[in-house]
Amino acid sequence: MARAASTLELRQAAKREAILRAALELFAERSFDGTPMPLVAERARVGTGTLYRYFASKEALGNAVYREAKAAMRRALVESLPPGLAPREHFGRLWRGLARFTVGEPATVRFLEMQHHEDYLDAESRAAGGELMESVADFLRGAQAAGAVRPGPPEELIALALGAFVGLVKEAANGRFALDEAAVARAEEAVWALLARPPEDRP
Amino acid sequence: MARAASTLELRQAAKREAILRAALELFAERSFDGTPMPLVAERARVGTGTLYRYFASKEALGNAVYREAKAAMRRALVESLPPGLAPREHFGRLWRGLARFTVGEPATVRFLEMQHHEDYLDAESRAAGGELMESVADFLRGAQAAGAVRPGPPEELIALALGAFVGLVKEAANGRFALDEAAVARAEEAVWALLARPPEDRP
Amino acid sequence: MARAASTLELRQAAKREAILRAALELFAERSFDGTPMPLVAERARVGTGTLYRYFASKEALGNAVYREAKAAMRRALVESLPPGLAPREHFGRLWRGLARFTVGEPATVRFLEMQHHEDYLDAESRAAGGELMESVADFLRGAQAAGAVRPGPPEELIALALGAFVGLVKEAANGRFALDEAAVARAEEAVWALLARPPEDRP
Amino acid sequence: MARAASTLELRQAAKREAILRAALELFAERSFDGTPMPLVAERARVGTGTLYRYFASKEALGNAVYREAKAAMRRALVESLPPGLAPREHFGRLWRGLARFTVGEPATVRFLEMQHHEDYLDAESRAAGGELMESVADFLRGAQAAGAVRPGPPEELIALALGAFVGLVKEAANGRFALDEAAVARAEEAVWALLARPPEDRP
DNA sequence: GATGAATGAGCGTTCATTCAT
DNA sequence: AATGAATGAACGCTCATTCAT
Repeated sequence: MARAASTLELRQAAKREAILRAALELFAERSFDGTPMPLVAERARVGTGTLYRYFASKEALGNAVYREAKAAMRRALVESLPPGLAPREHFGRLWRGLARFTVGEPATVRFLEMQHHEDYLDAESRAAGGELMESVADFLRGAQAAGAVRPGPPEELIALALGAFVGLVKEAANGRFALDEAAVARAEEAVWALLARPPEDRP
Repeated sequence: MARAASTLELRQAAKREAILRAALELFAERSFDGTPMPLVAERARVGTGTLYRYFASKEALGNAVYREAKAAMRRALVESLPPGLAPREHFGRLWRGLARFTVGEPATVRFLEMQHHEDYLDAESRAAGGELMESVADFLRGAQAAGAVRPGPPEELIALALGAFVGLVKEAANGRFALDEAAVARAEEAVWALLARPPEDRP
Repeated sequence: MARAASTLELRQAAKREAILRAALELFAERSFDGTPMPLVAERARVGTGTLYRYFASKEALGNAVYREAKAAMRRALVESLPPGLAPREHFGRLWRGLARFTVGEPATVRFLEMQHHEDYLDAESRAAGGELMESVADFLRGAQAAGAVRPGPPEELIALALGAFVGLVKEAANGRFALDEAAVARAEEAVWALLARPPEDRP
Repeated sequence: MARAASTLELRQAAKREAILRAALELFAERSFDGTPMPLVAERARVGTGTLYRYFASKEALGNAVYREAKAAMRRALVESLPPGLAPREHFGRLWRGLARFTVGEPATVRFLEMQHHEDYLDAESRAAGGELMESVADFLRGAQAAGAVRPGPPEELIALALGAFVGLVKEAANGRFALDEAAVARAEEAVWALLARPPEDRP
């Protein structure tokens, strides 16, 4: 049985969270390269040296932020998914879960969308999020077998659909249009059309 | 009658090109912030000081790279577009033009996809490429009027479709799958379904 | 009641002093423009980066050095001045105070004599030392009213007398002659003759 | 017998003069360290490389400017001096010659007043102007023998008197007062009092 | 002889990281 | 365990000097 966490351990966990949160926000706002460690410390309300008690280096902090972000996104999507849904509804839950997550955690989404994670990500981080990808791919394979989704490598379909979502969010952030519920719903329809097996192919 | 370019002018133009090329590649590989000017100089095979004879600052170089990239992309897409095409074929040309350009100029596409351009772009650069966006929006409006494309703000549709393309390219670059002609063709079909007016809405 | 200064605060104050001292000496030896910041750091026995923890920029350091120098000179002159002195003795105290200060702090005097302070001084620094000038001008006005000093704008007389002092110090520094007590005394007599109301004008 | 100067030699002499003039003005305005060679070239209307055909280095140019400036000042003072003048009038000619030269050639005077010539002057330049100093010292010795000038090392008196002049010019340049003819005349009286043998010492 | 494009050493400054307190 | 003062390598950029034209 797990030993109860001591007060100290709790305080340390909270401090670790504060650092991760500060880093996530700043990396999302100003990029990884553009964020000095002392600024992370200030936002997290800890001393600069303290950062290095929790993370071995800026790179290690970047990796931890990345993995946390991936995990948070996975949780958000998985939670919205009761088992046994029809493909269209399964997709709808994923899409709306993504939208809800984006509204609630814009920094996380913005951070994950960013390029140049490769510069500092290690192999383990790169693998992170793979299981979400895999579970979505499984869903797609099932839906393809059921004739609900167009044929082709599921990875390609995921890339297209997720890319469409990211494009929507990015342009909305640029102020080109508002990301309100109606827009999210319109986009859901459109992206489902991208995924769905074309009617003319159906028997 | 235009004076013939002197040897010096030719060499200077070539040097300017070499610098822009080197900067584009490095910015695409390592991001703007992550690329030291001396590295640009080395890749362009010029002295560090020489960079500053052609571009007033790193920021100015970044803006020039961005504008060149936008212009190159516009040229690639516009060239593939004879007038008077049917919507499906018009879209097909754009999509395949984009794919061809991506294969031929991966650094340019990767660079343009990147975030955090805002940190160094000036107003003129920000406006660059707007006309391409506008002409695609015009195409979509026409196609919507003709009943070929689903209703809704064209900017949202562009964001979704272009996002899908970017997602495809990005994941292909991550090695998840190959971006061969078949994949491009499959994706073209899928994204056209995203854009097209759903059959069930048609009279 | 003032809190006692901690060890750290004392060390920091000492470090700040060391930087100001090193900068003063180097600026006096080689001019502001001619002194690289790493050289200041080396002379002050701190790392280059440490300079920027105490002064925001080279310009800020230059201003601080200037203001300290002006203040030190003012202190040296004011201290030598009990109130109620006769004009001749008042001048003598100023002159000998200046001489003593020059011998004790040659770098400070040499630095203040330098040109091209304007290039980096801010408005506040420019104003520094004005009160010393003003108090000497007041003394001269009083002495003129008492018939002890020749008529004319006090600023001109100050410029001449202080210029004479500076000329003396500069040529002595060039090795043309020694600035011993006898020379200072001879010069005091001569410069008083410059200031004093000519005997033939006296009733 | 000297060969007549060829057209080329004349053009070169003119170019040399233009460079020296440009350098003098810029060094006076912005200091030696603060003046880039390309700026000298631009002001002299020659190519940057051309500077190095006339002067081996920036340092060599600085030395040449300095020597020219010293020589110009010597010429201005010597020309105002017919032989056989009484001490008071001899001094008056020197003083007014200095004032006239300052008005006509402010850049030269400002340049010569500047500190930190030592950083680049060679031995020969340092010696330049010594003969003027020597001739003034001779005048003073004669005037001392005649009982017109106060006793003491002539070098000290020169340092005081010249320093007073420089102080006057410097403060006038700072805008503290105008350097008009009346001010110059007042200062002449005052500085003569500095030099003159005090009346009470006279038999 | 004259040029100015090219160079790289060296500038002022920042920031990831260390370590004495 | 926590801190933040201290550091120096590395940044963007300048400029004295060279050399192909």
